[in-house]
Amino acid sequence: MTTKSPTPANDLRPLRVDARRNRERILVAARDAFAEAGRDVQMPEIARAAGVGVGTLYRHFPAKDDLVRALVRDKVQAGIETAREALERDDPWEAVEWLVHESAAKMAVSRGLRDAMSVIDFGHENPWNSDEARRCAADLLDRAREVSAIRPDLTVDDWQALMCGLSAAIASGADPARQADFVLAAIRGR
Amino acid sequence: MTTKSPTPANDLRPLRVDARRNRERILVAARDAFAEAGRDVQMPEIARAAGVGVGTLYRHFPAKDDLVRALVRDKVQAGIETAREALERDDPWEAVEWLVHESAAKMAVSRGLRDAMSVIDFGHENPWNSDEARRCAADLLDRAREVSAIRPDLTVDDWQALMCGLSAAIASGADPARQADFVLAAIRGR
DNA sequence: TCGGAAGAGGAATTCAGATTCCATTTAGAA
DNA sequence: TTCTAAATGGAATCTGAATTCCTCTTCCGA
Repeated sequence: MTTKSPTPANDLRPLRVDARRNRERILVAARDAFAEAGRDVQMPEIARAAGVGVGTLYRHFPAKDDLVRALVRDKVQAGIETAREALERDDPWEAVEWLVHESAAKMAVSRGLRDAMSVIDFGHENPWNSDEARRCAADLLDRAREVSAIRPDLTVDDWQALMCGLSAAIASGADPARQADFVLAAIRGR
Repeated sequence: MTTKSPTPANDLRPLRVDARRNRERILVAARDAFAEAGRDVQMPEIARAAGVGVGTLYRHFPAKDDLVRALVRDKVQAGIETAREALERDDPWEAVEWLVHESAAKMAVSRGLRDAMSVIDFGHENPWNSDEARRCAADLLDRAREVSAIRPDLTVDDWQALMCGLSAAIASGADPARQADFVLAAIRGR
């Protein structure tokens, strides 16, 4: 019995062009702001950076948390893509090496990413726990394990915890490449 | 010309007994509260737990930050003592092993300690950077290095970053002992 | 080119904490 | 015991963000 009504409850109509444009601007501004200052940038600040009023910001993201979530989703997606890129390498260990270093470099550059890695602040909704992300990590580890490049007992959970630790170490000011090497030494097989 | 005056500017007179008692209670209550919930316990909450009014809490610690700092100081002190305890062992590598595992176990149990390890939130005043703490770590590492138990190039800064990472990994829910082993594998010599 | 629904803006409000203030109580010196 | 500076408690205030609300503007289908 769902007939055309003035304001359908389940409205999927595409955004008006100005709305789409603003949404995009907000996301970009927010990404940059979070990269620099992490979770505690203020909403009015983000709105200003996006050249938009707070009202508009809140129209697109009803609460700060929604915005944060959207950004984290992007970070996770980017992480998955980086992992896929790593998987293109022939040598399984090289793939791992490259991914760890690449990730460390990205963490060094974005406080937002580091925050996104601190699972703590998400209650127990680890955003990196999507099937997709875990499968990617599993592929990488399986391949490396097969050639004994890594400890035989290394799990995806281990991997995630190590990445989380890596981001904290980098946040504390340590050299990213060096910390990446420590992680690699920790998981190296043999 | 400093004669006895009713209210000397630089008053070092000992606290009244009730004041000393309350200060102690506050510290204990705060330690427990922080252990459980980290930085974001509320002042009135701490006061209640200590069986004291907020006013009293603020008399002893003029700002929340002062209280946090006092607690962190204690954590650092405790950390130093644990390191000293480790140094009592004859075998340099065993000392390192023990310290890493012991630290991990403590981190697992106190959110307050984990927070204290996240140097991020202290601007750039790393509370673990006291001469005393660094010297302790240096002793431990030097001894281990002498017998080639650890990488020859491992620095105190590396050590601190690794500990910081360890705390984050544990905060993310990983098994403390297992993460400790990763750290040990990362720094192991040969 | 018009009408009205969707979107924008930003001052005003809300809210959750930290912090202050002061009337009252207490330790401890004389 | 007496007296007063020190200490206490907790309601009231202040603060700094998030979020709402309402008026004005803009898109876009007819």
